[in-house]
Amino acid sequence: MAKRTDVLDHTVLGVLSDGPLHGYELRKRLTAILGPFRALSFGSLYPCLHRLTDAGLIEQIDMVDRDDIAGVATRRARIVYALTPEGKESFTAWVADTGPEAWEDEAFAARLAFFSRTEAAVRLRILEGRRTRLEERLSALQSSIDRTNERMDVYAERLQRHGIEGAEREVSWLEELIATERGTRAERKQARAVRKSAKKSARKSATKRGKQL
Amino acid sequence: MAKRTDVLDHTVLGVLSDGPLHGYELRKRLTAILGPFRALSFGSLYPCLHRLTDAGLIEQIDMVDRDDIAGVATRRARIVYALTPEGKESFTAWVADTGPEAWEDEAFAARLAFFSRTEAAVRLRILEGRRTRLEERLSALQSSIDRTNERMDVYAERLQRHGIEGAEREVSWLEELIATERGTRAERKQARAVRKSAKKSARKSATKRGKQL
DNA sequence: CAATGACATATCAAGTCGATATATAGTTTC
DNA sequence: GAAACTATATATCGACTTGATATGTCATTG
Repeated sequence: MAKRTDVLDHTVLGVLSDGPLHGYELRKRLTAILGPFRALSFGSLYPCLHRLTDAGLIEQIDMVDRDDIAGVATRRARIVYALTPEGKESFTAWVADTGPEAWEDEAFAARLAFFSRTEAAVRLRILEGRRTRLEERLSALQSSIDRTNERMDVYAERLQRHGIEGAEREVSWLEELIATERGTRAERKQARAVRKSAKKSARKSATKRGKQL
Repeated sequence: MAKRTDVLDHTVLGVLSDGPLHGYELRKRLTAILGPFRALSFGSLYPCLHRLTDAGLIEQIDMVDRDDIAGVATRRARIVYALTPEGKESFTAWVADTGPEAWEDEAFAARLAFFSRTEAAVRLRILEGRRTRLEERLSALQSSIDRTNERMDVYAERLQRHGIEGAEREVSWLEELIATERGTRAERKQARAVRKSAKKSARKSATKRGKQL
């Protein structure tokens, strides 16, 4: 199945699960979330809102004395949307899904945006699936170079090498994330054990925040 | 002006300037060139070929005893396209254009593919324009972080930092390219001078080919 | 108070993708 | 040797996206 609009639709549901919002404000948050992976125009957003409304996953809510929703002054009459129970359910199910579709660029970025409210086991599965996907891509890149290594243009070669290095960087970033994730779990387990046996729980390392440049 | 199809159109013209080709083979080369930046489907390519034909920039050529064009065995009847003089001219003009539109992702990647046949001065202008564009993007990313630095989600923060590091890497890659470009020019000039004054020309460094992993 | 500009919803033409249809030539398999 | 399969090749369709544009509201400012 997996419709083309799945990622956008569920990202909208996810953002709305923090509370009702109107389209304009919604777009700001969506751009921040999906930004580097996808531009989001109003021509995509408004049809998406209508689509979700038709599907019964969101609904327009009355604006009677609720002018504090987006936190900014009310300009023109805004249409505020809220999740329905069905929408809530649909989002929850999507977040819990760790199938191959969740490793793709957009879907992965979207899920990452909701990671804080995602179960630890699910996080780990998604992270590892993503790594697998990237490794596949990397070896595809590598073998495509091997196949065409005869007289290669200097600039094209530079570009290809640059692309491969980017993919490698992507993988090692993911590995850091995975290590942190495992570390956190290990620390928790250890902390629990320590708490059980004694009083002092030594939480080392924590978040490193390696600020470079 | 700058239509949406400009990059695709001129890339097609550029590939065809190496000799006549049919659609299927054309797509392979286009995918190799634009690959990382854009997927190219037949649903885009064939309309593009019709568009260029209508504009008089390419034309279908007869296949009378020309079965060696794509280098592979002839399967089904293929439609082979060749540049017209107008097409040649259009491509030449596009390559020489170093305006702001040439710094964008797709346009830059496409131009890079034809860099070997691009004048050195034009190459340098494009490279430097591209660096400017990336630096703009980088500072936009940076300031967007500064604006929203209040209570930021851990994962979102990691993703943002990753994005910034990617942009930084992009810039330094470009700077390497620019340095090489300048180095080549300097070396040439030096070599010319040496040739004039004496016999021996010392060409150091050349292409390093740093093969990592 | 008119102009300007930020906010906000909406639509459209042009173009893109992924799937699918159609066709043909070579390759394998029985 | 013919049926089945695979690779090549052109083409089109529906669903979707983008960038431009239209339209309207409200607040500020000269």
